Amino acid sequence: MAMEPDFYQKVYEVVCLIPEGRVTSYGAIAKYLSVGRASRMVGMALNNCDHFGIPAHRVVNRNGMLTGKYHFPGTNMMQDLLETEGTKVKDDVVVDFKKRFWDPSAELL
DNA sequence: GTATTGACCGTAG
DNA sequence: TCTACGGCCAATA
Repeated sequence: MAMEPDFYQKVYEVVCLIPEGRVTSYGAIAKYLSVGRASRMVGMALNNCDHFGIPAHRVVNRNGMLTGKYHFPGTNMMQDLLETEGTKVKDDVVVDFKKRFWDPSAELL
């Protein structure tokens, strides 16, 4: 097959392991998956997360900005979900992203 | 099989 | 400090 289901599976697994009230970046996940700079693929994988029921709202870019919120069903659904879990979001950006940042390569390792 | 895009990241100016 | 450009890997056209 041309695609790598294993890569997707890992992304889903890591994202699913993200604790509530915590967020991570695509690059962190990509790095954890040893893909390095393939952070774009992480987003692509999460694009199919709907079928897997993966909490992709906990995944943001390095800037802590909810870049993928436009891909969610609602307009502010991602933000609402994050706030519900305790992650405060302001202007489409995670508040105290530096503190809320959850690095799988560090926490999970 | 080639070209362009993508929920990004890092470095340079 | 802010803006601009390139790179990386994979999927889609």
